[in-house]
Amino acid sequence: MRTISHPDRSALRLDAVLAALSDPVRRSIVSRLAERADGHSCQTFELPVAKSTATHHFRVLRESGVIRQEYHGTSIMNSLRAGDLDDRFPGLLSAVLAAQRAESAADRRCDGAAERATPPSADPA
Amino acid sequence: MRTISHPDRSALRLDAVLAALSDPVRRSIVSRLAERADGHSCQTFELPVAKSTATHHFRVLRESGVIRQEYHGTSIMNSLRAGDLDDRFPGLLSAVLAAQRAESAADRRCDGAAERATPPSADPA
DNA sequence: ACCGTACTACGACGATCATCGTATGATGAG
DNA sequence: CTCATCATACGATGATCGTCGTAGTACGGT
Repeated sequence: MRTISHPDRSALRLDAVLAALSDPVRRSIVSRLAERADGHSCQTFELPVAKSTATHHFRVLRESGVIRQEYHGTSIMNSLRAGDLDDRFPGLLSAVLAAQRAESAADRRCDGAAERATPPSADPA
Repeated sequence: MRTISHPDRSALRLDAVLAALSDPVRRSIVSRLAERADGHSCQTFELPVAKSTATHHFRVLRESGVIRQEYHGTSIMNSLRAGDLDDRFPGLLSAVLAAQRAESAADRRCDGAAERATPPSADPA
């Protein structure tokens, strides 16, 4: 059985957590992990990067203590360490998740508005 | 009169804000700015980096929308854009600030405990 | 035993970042 | 006007990061 090492709850570093959450790909992973609490294999995330890059991002998230990874056969169950994070940094994770949702929504509105506002022949390039 | 450009409140990007806050030097600036609401010149921060590096950090904070900078004679008044940030990303700034305080406190406790636990002749080197 | 699947390890690459020293611009004081 | 002060601009440098492809490991199914 393969086991993976995780930082202890008390070893979580704000530096590492913020750095982990500052990447959009990783934030997208975290967002999707927050939507449904049960674990997900790395496969179920359709990320816009190569497989090895995805592995890298999952590792950064795990080593910073944001997610937990456990083997289930050949695949890995990923889950958010929401409790541990909220214990050490209360409100931080939920604030980031909320901000992420807010920004996505705003961007979608903005894109739509921009499209509607674009003159018929306009090509910004 | 020199003026400095700031991103509009609606132009704040979560990516940029989190990246700005993921650096310890910048987080230390933000923390001290949050303690006392009135503006401070860059000088009053005794940062462990060279002057040009400090300028760089202030710029990152300004361009990401975390702080506001305004000239007052030759010096610059720095202030936190707490309102704008809280409008776009509610609770994010305060969560980061609280986390920063919590971690600093925990680290101080930890260091003290480590020192007390160090054997009399121990020299880690 | 064999093969396919799920993920990792490793090395490489270009990009970005934090850092610095020095030179420069702007402002207020003498 | 001249000078000191505050901050910036401009390279330069070493470190880290995100990305990738390829090769490898572990596990389950046939």
